[in-house]
Amino acid sequence: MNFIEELKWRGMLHDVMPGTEEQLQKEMTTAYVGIDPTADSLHIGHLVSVMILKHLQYCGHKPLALMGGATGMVGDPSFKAEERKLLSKKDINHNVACIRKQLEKFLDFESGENSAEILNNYDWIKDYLFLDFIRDIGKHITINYMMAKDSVKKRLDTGLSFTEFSYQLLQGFDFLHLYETKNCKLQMGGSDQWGNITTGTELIRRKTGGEAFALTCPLITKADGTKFGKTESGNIWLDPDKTTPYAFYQFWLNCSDVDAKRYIRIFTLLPKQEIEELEKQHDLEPHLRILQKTLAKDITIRVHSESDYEAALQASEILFGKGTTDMLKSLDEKTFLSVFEGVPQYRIAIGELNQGIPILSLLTEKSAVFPSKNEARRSLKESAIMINKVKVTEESIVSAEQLLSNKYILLQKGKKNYYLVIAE
RNA sequence: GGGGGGAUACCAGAGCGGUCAAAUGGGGCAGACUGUAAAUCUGUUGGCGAAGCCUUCGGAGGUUCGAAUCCUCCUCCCCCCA
Repeated sequence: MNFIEELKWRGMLHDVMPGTEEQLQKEMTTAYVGIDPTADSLHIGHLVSVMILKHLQYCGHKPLALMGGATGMVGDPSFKAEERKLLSKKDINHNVACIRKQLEKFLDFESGENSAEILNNYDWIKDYLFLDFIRDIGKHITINYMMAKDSVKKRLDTGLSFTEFSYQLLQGFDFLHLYETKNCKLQMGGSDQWGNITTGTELIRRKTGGEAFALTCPLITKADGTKFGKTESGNIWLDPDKTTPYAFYQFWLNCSDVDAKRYIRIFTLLPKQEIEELEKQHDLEPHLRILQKTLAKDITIRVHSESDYEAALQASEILFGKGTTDMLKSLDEKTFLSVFEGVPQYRIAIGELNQGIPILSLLTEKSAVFPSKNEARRSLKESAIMINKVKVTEESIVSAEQLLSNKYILLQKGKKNYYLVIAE
């Protein structure tokens, strides 16, 4: 399988340095992407890089994931409006350890010659002397060259510190180091990384006379122009503690048609023919959302698990299908809890419930569904509030009779917001 | 150093003595439609309440029956000239 061709039809190829394809055809090639450990979990934005590595490995080459334990301490200025705040060593180490675990799920570390590897640039940068750096590395690259980069130019008006300015050189040094120690000849990344990557290939050429290559993929966008990978509630993380498998599944399911066609190519490993077939079906019956469902299923299973997917699917059917009180009642406690895992929970005393709690009080004082009674009143008037899937009015009193499994009350605000009240 | 303009609710931005809890737009939330989409339309968007009351217009004072609006001082932002 041809790696470049594979990326091309998947819409994952933005720019590639001349000679890269020849290099890949010539021999098994080691290539890497860098991942900045800015948080203790990957989010779906990172998934693109991971998928590139995965395809690379599929095509018989050797993928390296480089954790930016050192570069993460500096901060990449590329196309960012403002200087980033620096992370502490301790945070970064923690983040690196967490992300490492996640990466291990995606790549094959036991495939012999082309086994994946995870490296941390802190390991070779931490003891490298500044003096050596400016003599051995800095000597080969001119300021003029560095300043000509778009990523730097854009920041000259607003200012960027020497720290951030140095970033590309540090990243270039990584590439050089991997070239020399791992025979790594290709660096890949998002299109915003082109400048940083080419500093690396340039450094390799000038310092060793060797040849290295660059390949970038387009930044993932959304058809409506908003930022990919974010919802109102923030990033979509791979860590199930940060983003529940249910929310994760829902994110993909809710993609627009245009986006789904692109995402299914990027984020699944389905072959071209199968994807085209799915698209055909989708266009015939768009309301069935075959693309979104396939996409969401595939990614959820790979990132989480088959059973997480089943649970998310079941939850979705109950929450968005024609869920009724009877359906809720029919669930056993374990299933019920798994459906509403990750939904905000509030605990109240069973005694209070026996006396009956006015709905207004339940929504504000007993829980944090609304910050004020006025807001709660408003929503009640708009009949946006449901208890156990039944609409309620401002006068409603909630009592123990409404408990599901003798323990739970399901509050709902609008179509999508659920809250669980637990009586104990 | 000199001169000028400004700070209003989540954001932008009107208001320039009472009728201002504060126009309008964006955003948010909800409803209708739909495919849990997009677009569109509708309602709503300080707090407590039945009426009504309470706290808000950078901060602190003052004038007035009454201040987002006038005066004084303070803090911060922007522009022009040197």
